[in-house]
Formats: sequence, C-alpha cells, structure tokens
Amino acid sequence: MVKPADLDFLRDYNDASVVAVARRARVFDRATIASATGLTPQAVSKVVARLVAAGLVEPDGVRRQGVGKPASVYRLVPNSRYAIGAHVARRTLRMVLSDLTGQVLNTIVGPLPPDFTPERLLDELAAGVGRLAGECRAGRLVGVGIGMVGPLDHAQGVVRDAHRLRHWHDVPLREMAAERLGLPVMLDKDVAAGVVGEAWLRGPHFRDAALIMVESGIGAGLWLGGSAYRGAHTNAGEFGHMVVQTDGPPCVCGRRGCLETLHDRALARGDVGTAARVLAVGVVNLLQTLDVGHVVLAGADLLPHAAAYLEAVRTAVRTEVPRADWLAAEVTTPALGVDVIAAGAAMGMLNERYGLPTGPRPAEAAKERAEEPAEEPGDPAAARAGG
Amino acid sequence: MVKPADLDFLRDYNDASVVAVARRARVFDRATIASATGLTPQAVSKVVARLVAAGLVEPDGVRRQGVGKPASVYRLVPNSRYAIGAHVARRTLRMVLSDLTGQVLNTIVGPLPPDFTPERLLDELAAGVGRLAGECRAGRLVGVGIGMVGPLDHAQGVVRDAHRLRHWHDVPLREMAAERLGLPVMLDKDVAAGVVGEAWLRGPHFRDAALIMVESGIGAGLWLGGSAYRGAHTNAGEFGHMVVQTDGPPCVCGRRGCLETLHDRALARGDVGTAARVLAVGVVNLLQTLDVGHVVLAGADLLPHAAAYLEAVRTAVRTEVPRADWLAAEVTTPALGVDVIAAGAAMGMLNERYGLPTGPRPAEAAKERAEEPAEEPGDPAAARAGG
DNA sequence: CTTATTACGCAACACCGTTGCTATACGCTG
DNA sequence: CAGCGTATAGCAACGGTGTTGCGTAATAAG
Repeated sequence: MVKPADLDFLRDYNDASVVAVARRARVFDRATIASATGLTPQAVSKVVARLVAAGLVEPDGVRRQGVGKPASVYRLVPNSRYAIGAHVARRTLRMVLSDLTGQVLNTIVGPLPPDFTPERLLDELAAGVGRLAGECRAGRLVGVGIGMVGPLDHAQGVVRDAHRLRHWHDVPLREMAAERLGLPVMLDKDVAAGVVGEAWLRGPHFRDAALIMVESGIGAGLWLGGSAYRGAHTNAGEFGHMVVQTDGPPCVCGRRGCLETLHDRALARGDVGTAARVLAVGVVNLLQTLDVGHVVLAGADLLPHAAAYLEAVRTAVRTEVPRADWLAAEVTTPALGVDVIAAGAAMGMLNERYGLPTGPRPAEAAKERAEEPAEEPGDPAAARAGG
Repeated sequence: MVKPADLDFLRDYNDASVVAVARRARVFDRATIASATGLTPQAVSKVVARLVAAGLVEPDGVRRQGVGKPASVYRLVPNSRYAIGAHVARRTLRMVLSDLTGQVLNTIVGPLPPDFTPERLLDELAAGVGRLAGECRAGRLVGVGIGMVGPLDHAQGVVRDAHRLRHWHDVPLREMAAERLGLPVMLDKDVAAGVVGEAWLRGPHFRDAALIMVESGIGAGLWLGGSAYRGAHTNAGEFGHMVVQTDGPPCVCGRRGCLETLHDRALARGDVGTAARVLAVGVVNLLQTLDVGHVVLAGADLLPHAAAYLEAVRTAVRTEVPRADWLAAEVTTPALGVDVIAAGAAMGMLNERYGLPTGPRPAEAAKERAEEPAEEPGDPAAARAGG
C-alpha cells in the first residue's frame, strides 16, 4: 500500500509544478517555467509536450521580446477539465462548477429541508450535478468535492456526526455519492475545503494560513506548510471550542467559556463589536500557536458584518501580537466570497489530480518491527499506485 | 534556488526511507525493507549497496528461517555518524553526543552566567564540542544542533529576542557558531528541536504531535503531518500566550489571562493541581484545533511533578474532548527525559542529512507573474542541490 | 548580407527503479 | 546421498526520468 518514490512520482510532480505555475498566469513560456520550477528548459519542453498531449495546455502564439528567436507561448486550457463542488450546510446546498484554473463558472443554491436524510442529500446532489455538468463536455469532469460540517472523517469519507443533523452518524457519504453520481467524490470538512480553495487561488506565498468560518458554529480550516492540515483523525479545526474564559457559560461541548458560545451570545444580542472582539481573541491565540501568515474570515454569519470583523481582528493582530512587525499576518475575507466552501471543494478535487502531490509517504506501519521478519510470504510484487 | 524533482531527489528519498526503517530495527533484511517502503527487493539491494559504501550500513550475517536460501541481514552502524546537540536554557547549557540511531552517548551539563553574552555562549559551546567530539572519530560528526528559547528565526538562523536574555537581539547565532566550531550548525527553538527528537525516536506513527514544554514559560513544539511545523515566520509554538481567561491577570505579553500567567501563578504558590489543570485546558484547546494524536509533556518545571500533570491532562483529554473515543490522544512524558531538547537538536541535525526530505519545494516566489517574462537572462544552469 | 542573440528541439547520456532470469543455499523427501 | 521445491541474491537488460551537447531557426542590429 505504500507509495515509493519512483519515476512516476517524478513525472507527476513536475507535471503538477508546471500546471501550478500555468494556472496563475494567463500565458507562459519555457524560460519562465524553467526558472520558476528549477527544471532545465529542455525538461520543461518535455513536460509541456505531455500536457499538450493531455489537452491541459495549448500553444498560444509566440512572443517577440527583442533580439533573438521569439519564445513559444503556451496557456492553460481552462475548459479542459472541470470539477463540481458542493457546500452542504445545515439548511442550504450550494453547488458550483469550476474550471481548471479555479474560475467559478456557475453557481446554484437551493434549500435543504430540516434534518435532511442522506438519501435526500444524494437526490439534491444528483440533480445539481445534472444541471451543472450539462454545461461541460462529458469526460472532462474530474469529480465532485463535498464540503460539509463535521465532525467527519476525510480519509475514510465518512460523516461521523454532522453537527445538529439527526440522520448523520457514521454515514459513508463519499462511497454513496460516488456510486450514485458515477463520479469520483471527495468528502471534506467545510472549512478544510474552503482553505484548499483559497490556497489554490492565492498561490505559493500562501503557505501557512487559517480560514475562520463563522456559520452555525465556528471552525478553522488550516493550511500549514503548503498543504491542508487535517490532523491525526482528520478532525482538526474545531476552533470554536477553544476555551477563552475558564469560568464562562457552559457550551454544548461540555466545557465552559468556549469561543463559540461567547461569540454567538454576543452576536445573538446584536453586539457585533463584542462578537468580533471575541473572535479576535481566538485568532490571536491561533497566531501565537501556529504563526500563520494569512487569516481568512468567512462564513454566512460573519460576512454580513465583514467590515467590523476585519477591523477588530486586524487591530488585535497588530496590537496584541508581540513583535507584530516581524510576525505580520494578513487578514482578509475570502477571494471567493460566499462560494468559498463549494468552490474550495471543487478545487480540492482538481488539486487531487492536478495539484502537487504531498510527497511519497514515509514507510508506514506496514512493518512495526523489522527485526522479526515476515511470517507470511506476502506478495513481493507491490502494486503500483496507478495514476 | 528552487529544488526540482530530479533523480537525485528520488535517490536521496529512497536512501532516507531505508535508513529510517533501519534506524528503528536492530537488524533488517531485504524483504522487510521492501514491504515497508514499497520498493522492489532489487531496488532495496541497490539502495543498501549505496548505504554500505557510505558506511552507514553493514552486513550482519544471514538468517535461516526454514526452507530456502537464507536472507542477508544488515544493520545500521550506529557509530558511523554522530551529531552534537545543545540545549541553551536561561541558566544552563546541556549538551549531548548522539549517534546515528538517536542514542545519547554522553551528556554534559553546565551553568550559564546570568545574562550571558553570545561570545560567552560560543566559548561554552566550543568547550563542550571539544569534550564530546573527542569521543568520536573526526569526519563522522555531522554537525551541531542548537535548541534555544525564542523568539528566533530558524530559517535565517538568527535569534530575534531570546526571552529574558538581555544580549540576544537579532544575533546570527547559526553563522557565528558554524564559524567558531568549524561544523554545520542548525538553530531551532527549543520546543521545535524537542519534538523533532521525539518524532525521530517514535517512528512513523508519530505523525501529528505537540511537545508541551514548561520551563520558564510555556511553549509547544509542533510536529504536524510527519514533519516539524514552524510557521510562516518560524515562530510557531508560543502556546503559553493563549488567552484562556479574557478578564484574567495581565501577562508580560500585554494581554490578559494567558495560560502561562495563570499556570505560573498557581505553580508559584505550590498549587500543582491547579497548575496542571490550567495546562490541561490549553492542551484540550490545542487538541480541538489541531487534532494531534500525541501530546508530550516536558520541561524542567513540569517533570518534577510529571505524575500530577499527566493525570490532569489525561483526564481532561478523556473527558473534555467530544467523541474522545474516536479522537484519542496519547499523553506521555518525553522518551528522552531531561535530554529531550539537546538530543532533539542533535537528531534535527541528523534528520537534516539522513532523514526523509520534506519533498521538493513547489515553485517559489522566483516568479511572481509568469506573464511578463524574465527581464534579466538569469543563469539557466540551475545549481544542483549537492548531497 | 553578415553577425550576434535568443530560443527550440533532436539525440545521446547518466541514472533511477523495474523486470526477467539465473545462481545459490537451504529443508525436505525418498 | 541425490533430487526437488522454495526462498533469496544479484546480474543484465529495460523503460523512462531529467540533463547535456549541439545543430537549427528566427529575430534585431550593423
């Protein structure tokens, strides 16, 4: 099951690096890619030839830039691949169609009935996919990403206990949806999906970031060291259940003085300023621990008061973090607005196939102890991790 | 400057995977490595041959396990490489000599004068290296790792403002020490070094972890997704300055109700139980946000009361984390005891050379925009990242 | 027209892990 | 003790990666 570092990895990695550069440039040439990736120009030619053959990239004329032979210019073909993303919230289903560059081409939003069942969600998803997929030629649809409230298990694709949804305990949603839709499906926590989307658009500078989402609860999607961080049980990001007032009011989680409780109480009584300042305390706590460079504030309950939240959090980041000159963190709202989660889920799907691999996994638990060797012969012909 | 994914990367990566498996096994054979790494047995033979040539590995007889030709058995040569680690605390300098397996061979501890200067530290380091290095043959010493209180800049090797040390502002310690000692030097925050060491010993299961260190302040070393996480400005881990009581007593950092302040006050009045419970609140906060699978409690102020702290934290982790059955986190004290930081710094040095590479970096800031291409020709012959 | 410059791309190359196959060493069987 | 089945080691050829060397093409400048 372990993926070794072989030539396939090399090829995929370099292909993905080129796509990554191409994705954020309208057009590009060989020298640009070469200096950006560290590959030799000749290697870039080979990579680009592969990508052209796959239809992901196409020639786009030449550029004269003074003396010398003009450089061949290429561009990513946006409509060569599509992905659909779905944001499953407690009462609404938002779905988007995204192209290979991450551009959102179409959005549909619909209500979900209270306490909707898995079957009902599948119906809605299928209907949405039908409407959105019609717009793109078949075979070019990479898959469907689903961003949903947790707790859920990303690795297994199972919803453990969706917060405040009765019918969602240990539901193998990824498998169910894949079968129903006939497409690859990725299941992720809403906040994780969102931060993937934001990172996909923001580029390599966006290495360490948190997406704070205030929407029936407060969660944080973490993007650490250039990839999504989900934690040991893929349940990282329960940011709202950070205690900031040890003797505070009780929270549904059983503890006292959770950020979420304090925040929601303030917001419920219309005190946006206090709510924002409470959130800011949590954000500064997060910065102290994680030293992220970017904080993105999102969520249906926050965005209507975005200005107030931005100001409160920015002020706190500037004044309450020691050596804030050095430890500067950029605080913004999502580039994708209300579509963050859905679009992020779509980009997560694209990222799976066309993004940079996380790297071959180190030797896994396959052998706890090397000392006492294989009892059973096992199959020495290790399955190749197919692309 | 960007490191592309080339054949060198492949080789180094697979060499490191084999070393990683070998490091934790007294002896190993080809089949074991093959199944643990996913490489074919033949590839393992080539890798092992390289490692034998480098002196890192040596044959260790054969093993008969019934029918068939006996398997060739190898073992890592512990004394083929050494590293020295130093833990620079506010009043003491602790240095260790570690071999390639991570075994601590020797420890020396000495006092540091109040408000010691960089020059004084260099003297002490040089003396310590002299005493420790004498025990190992020259040329086999990989380098010196330094774990120190922050804030400091790991990437640049510069101490920004060592906490409560007057002479330590923007001191380029890595460069100074490298010149003085004539050896490669790595500078890291104490907690980061510590968690690297713990991870180096614990193996691949130890993928997401936090080392909480209580020692004139409270910090957290983070090991996320199988590698050290240091943050956007390499200053992650200021765990003690998480506010857990918004109206609490003021902290030196300027905020109110920091974990560290509440904890230290309790400890100062001898109330270990309360101190431990305060720390536990922070640990659960951390678990909610990061979902790490392992928590290591360390530090000179904690270890004397280890039992009390372990119990308080374990209880909190078991009872205050929702779905604690699923989100189990193991709480321990460091396998290396009081040597964690120093030994971890040494292993960080070993990890640099013989550990798994983090993976080739994605296209860096080299080109912000690919659209408008190179102004200057630049040197296309990218320097190869030498091993 | 000639020259310098810049970029492209074929072909040969070095080196990686993989595959096919043979040689070797053992337990077992008769 | 010879023959067989089995498990392992390792040589040799292979496919495929990025790299290097070098000839070719296209442009501006003289």
